[in-house]
Amino acid sequence: MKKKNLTSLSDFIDEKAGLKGTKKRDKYDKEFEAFKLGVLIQQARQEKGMTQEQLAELAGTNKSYISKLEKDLKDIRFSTLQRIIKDGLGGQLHISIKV
Amino acid sequence: MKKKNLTSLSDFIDEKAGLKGTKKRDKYDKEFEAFKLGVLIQQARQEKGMTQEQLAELAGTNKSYISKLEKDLKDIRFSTLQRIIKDGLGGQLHISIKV
DNA sequence: TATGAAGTTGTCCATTTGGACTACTTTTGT
DNA sequence: ACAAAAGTAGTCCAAATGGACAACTTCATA
Repeated sequence: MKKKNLTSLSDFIDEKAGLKGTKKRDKYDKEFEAFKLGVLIQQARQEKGMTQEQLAELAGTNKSYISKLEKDLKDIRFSTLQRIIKDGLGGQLHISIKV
Repeated sequence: MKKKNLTSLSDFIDEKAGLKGTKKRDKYDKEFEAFKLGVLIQQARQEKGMTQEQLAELAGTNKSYISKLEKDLKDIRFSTLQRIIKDGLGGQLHISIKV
């Protein structure tokens, strides 16, 4: 039986994207992670006052890819992310794992 | 002219892998980053006292892939990394960008 | 409100990832 | 030293990434 009174964000997401473990929900979660990554890149780019085209040039790609990365992207290779941050933004990518 | 008395790690890497900007060196740098990632995963796995096979099972892959990830890997997708850490290790991947 | 800059969207396709499987080597425990 | 467990290495290939380009929309500023 369906809950009617949603009380939390996770309830809302369960409602909209399906429950955890389903294929639909996995896809949703994955895309949400990629989306957050895109936002990070966009913020860093804007802080540096660069256009997508300038960033693309330095990172060895093109502005359409940067646009997709910032708002559309499903997934990205580690090396591509690394290259955009290092060569493109002149920054550093920090990765850590918490267990 | 070639330096003979190497004083730093970066000199050593220049010597062994070629100078920055060359294609050979870029490949080296890329693989080194992936290698560091592999070490992170391996450490986390060992801390949890898991075998490659157990980790693989939970992460929805197989032990040969985990082995390659830990010692061999050239590149990895963000979603794959995420899945191995979250589903496999029950941990969290933290990403940040310093500019 | 017109013009150019910035950003978005779509398609094409060569290259790469990674899951599945098998066989082999190394390590561990008795 | 033997057997089992753990890890490494290789191949196959469906599916995904991402570079290139063109066409389109939105935004800024004069």
